[in-house]
Amino acid sequence: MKTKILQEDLIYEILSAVEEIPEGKVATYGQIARLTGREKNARLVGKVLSMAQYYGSYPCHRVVNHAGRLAPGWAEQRFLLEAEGVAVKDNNSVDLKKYQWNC
DNA sequence: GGTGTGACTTTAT
DNA sequence: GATAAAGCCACAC
Repeated sequence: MKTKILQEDLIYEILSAVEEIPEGKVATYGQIARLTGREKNARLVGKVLSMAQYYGSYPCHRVVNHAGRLAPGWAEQRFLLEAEGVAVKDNNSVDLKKYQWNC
């Protein structure tokens, strides 16, 4: 992490937390938000995370919502998760019980 | 500098 | 189990 493309520390922390998610695991937005220091920032994480790709290449595909559902309108996320060994259901959701990141 | 907005979460019905 | 509503906060425009 040397290239400081981000001007906002919040985004930087969010992306850092996302990068800590091990392969084959997923984390919820709320969890990321909690790691960043704000439990209520879950919505921010989602929005900011979407832009995260614009800021740089981050494994935002490992982040899902509390129901384990993937981002709507983002079919590629499913493919990326499956590539890491995460079983994605037909309804674009994952088993949080098995794949949720143990923080 | 104010407004709209969202890839969420939780609680309540 | 599903649906509804409220809360929440920083980013983009």
